[in-house]
Amino acid sequence: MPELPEVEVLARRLAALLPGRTIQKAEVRRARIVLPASPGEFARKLRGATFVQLSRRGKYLLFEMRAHGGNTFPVIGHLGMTGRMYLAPAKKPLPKHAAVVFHLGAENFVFEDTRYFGRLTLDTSAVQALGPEPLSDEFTLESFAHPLQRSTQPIKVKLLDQSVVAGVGNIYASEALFRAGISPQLPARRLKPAQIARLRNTIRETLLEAIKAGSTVPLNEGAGSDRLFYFGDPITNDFYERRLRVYDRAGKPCITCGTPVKRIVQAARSTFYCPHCQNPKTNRSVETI
DNA sequence: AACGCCGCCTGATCGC
DNA sequence: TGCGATCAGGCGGCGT
Repeated sequence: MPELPEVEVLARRLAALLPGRTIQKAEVRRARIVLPASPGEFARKLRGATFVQLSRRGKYLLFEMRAHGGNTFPVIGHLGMTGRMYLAPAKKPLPKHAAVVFHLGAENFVFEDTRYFGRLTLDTSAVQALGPEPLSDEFTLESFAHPLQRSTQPIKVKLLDQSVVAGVGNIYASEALFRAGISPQLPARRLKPAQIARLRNTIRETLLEAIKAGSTVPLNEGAGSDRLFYFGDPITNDFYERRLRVYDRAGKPCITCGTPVKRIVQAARSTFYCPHCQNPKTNRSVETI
């Protein structure tokens, strides 16, 4: 599922392709994707608009658009669980789950989303509610520690709270906790200062490595060459999985100590961890920092 | 007001 | 073989 690194790679790719291009027609094929606007409102607003710039905030894509009249306005994209965005030849038949299509002339910008959890919307409220950007200077020790110290939730669950830190999802939450040697079940407010500092570092490290790895994936060659986002592709899945140390590795040996990786369910989501390396009773790494 | 839980969606997988 | 049940999960909304 797309988290911050996957969205970052997509944003960079789209930033190289879209600025300067003008939407001749906006086609909304799934009304819920553009909520709270109606399909008609959304299509009218986007028709004749030009892409100015692309960026990312948390797991959101930010499209800066310029209307035909000259004023700029934002469009917010979210990939949900299964969203993809890419350019395809206009003559190519649209996929079954094409949710929104921008007709650009010889090419279409396609937002495809099998499960329709994604969004492409004029509403910026979700972005404004996000916490600090983990790879920026605003993700300070204090900004991270503050919400954790007030929370009784398990740290893994708290990491999924986008107001604590923006962009961490189910995969990288498990990965960052493994790297930090912290139990996912530890109540957030029980983390010691050294653990908070360590976790802040491993969140950054995990996300940065994933971006670096993602950017090495050939995005416009090989099978499914029209796709800009390759999650789910067997070739890159192999590539992707080899980066993951605990996620989806239940029963397999921990890469550090060999203990079988455990899978538990927290807040209705899978968590993977090493019961030895992430056990406060057996792991002394925090004390030795 | 932090927190738990539900609904939204489809496709893959599983059990009978 | 076929079909229904279950699972996957980001996030908004709602109730406590």
